[in-house]
Amino acid sequence: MTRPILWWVRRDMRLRDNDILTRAAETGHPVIPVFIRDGIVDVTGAAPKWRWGLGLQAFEQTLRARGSRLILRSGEPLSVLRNLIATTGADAVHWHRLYDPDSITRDVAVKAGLKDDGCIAESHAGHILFEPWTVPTKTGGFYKVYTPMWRTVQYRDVPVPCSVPGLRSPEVWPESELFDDWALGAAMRRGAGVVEPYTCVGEDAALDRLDRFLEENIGRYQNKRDYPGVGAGSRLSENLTYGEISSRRLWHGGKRAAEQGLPGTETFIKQIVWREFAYHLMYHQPGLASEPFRQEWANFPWRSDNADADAWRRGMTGCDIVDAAMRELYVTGTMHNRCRMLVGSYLTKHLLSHWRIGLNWFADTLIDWDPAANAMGWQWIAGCGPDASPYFRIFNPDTQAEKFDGEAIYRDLYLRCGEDDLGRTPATDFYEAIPRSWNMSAQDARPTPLVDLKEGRARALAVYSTARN
DNA sequence: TGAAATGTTGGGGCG
DNA sequence: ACGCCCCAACATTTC
Repeated sequence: MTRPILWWVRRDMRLRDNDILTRAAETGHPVIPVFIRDGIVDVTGAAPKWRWGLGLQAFEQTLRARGSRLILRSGEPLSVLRNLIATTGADAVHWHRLYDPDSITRDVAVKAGLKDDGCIAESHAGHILFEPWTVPTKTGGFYKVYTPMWRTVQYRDVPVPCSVPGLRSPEVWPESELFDDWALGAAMRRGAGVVEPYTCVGEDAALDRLDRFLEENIGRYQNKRDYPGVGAGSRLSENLTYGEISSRRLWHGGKRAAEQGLPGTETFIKQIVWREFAYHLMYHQPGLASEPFRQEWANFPWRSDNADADAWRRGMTGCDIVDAAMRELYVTGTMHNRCRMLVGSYLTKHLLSHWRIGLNWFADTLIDWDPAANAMGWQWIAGCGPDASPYFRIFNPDTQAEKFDGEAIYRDLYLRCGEDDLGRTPATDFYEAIPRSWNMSAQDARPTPLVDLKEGRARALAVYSTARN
């Protein structure tokens, strides 16, 4: 009997385009998929942790339908894996690489420990398109500006996604903890039931989502994706972050659409490469989520957490599109990409509050939270990041709303419980989702604006000017 | 993947 | 016909 291998499942809850499973099928090894609830899972924000749990449940079903299982264990990964190796007779552990500093630290230690034991421990590419060390600049560094990186990788070959391999089961399954005991959604202060209708969970659902996007929406992606009232986005970030679909599949989906002559495909692929850019930055600059990327911003006098920032979190700034976006976030667990920029600009410029306040709120509330993309995005909008907009590039939210939500469809949807383009209204959800003390029902008067947009802009520029000198 | 201020140009109304 | 002013439209600069 061939000894089984352990597949340490993390952000790769899929069977397709899975190098670990493909290889196991080729070599005939039984596979034991195991998910470990460790410190990194525990400190994950409320919404992403809850969503991770939904993904785990769905993935467990997928595996069972193929005669396999998902073994759940809690604890320190190295001891958990050692224990499983001892009880299953496995002689190898495989996982897909992650690139945030905490995961790297953990994985390096696990690999060293397993190798000390004489066990095979292998990490594999799969979460991103290009390994961060394979895209150097001419001078051997890493790209700090998006466009040159895009030009470098634009025509590179990306492995074609492989289909579902056969899955061999071990003779005996190790014991598993019970998912319900984990309570991964316990920290969701808003009812999980509020956000759940907006989720799209699991590998099959993600593939459907991609197919639908490629068939119906990619043609208008380039022109419509900036309009938050128009559902022209792919919404695949939610699945991508948990690996329910691979970035390779998105890449090739886009390339195929391009071959069919559909417009807008490059814009779509470029978005995938933005994610890639973020991962490379975080790999090469592990402090991306905590320290300003550019040293000269180290002493910028951002305000620490404050009442204005709290109003921002609650969608009570008095600025319509900002509040609409913050409510969208709270109720649906996602936010339109352009609005992420708008609320980020508003928090860091008009409210002069630290970008980490925003970073942390997003990390706690987004179901598509991604450690690298979130960190890069916040540094970008705050002005202290790589390839950043200069600090003085301050969005005027009203102008932006006029430009990208001219009919106020988006603002009406989330502020006044209007209807979206399918005639759905989130009114009921609001009552359930938003604490009454937040005074955010449709009947409540809009709050007085925290700052006059013109004054806020002037104030931000003044602080910037002082800090620079 | 800004916004606002400032500068330039050119057409039309009008004395 | 001409110069002047106004001002929209566009371009450039500055923050």
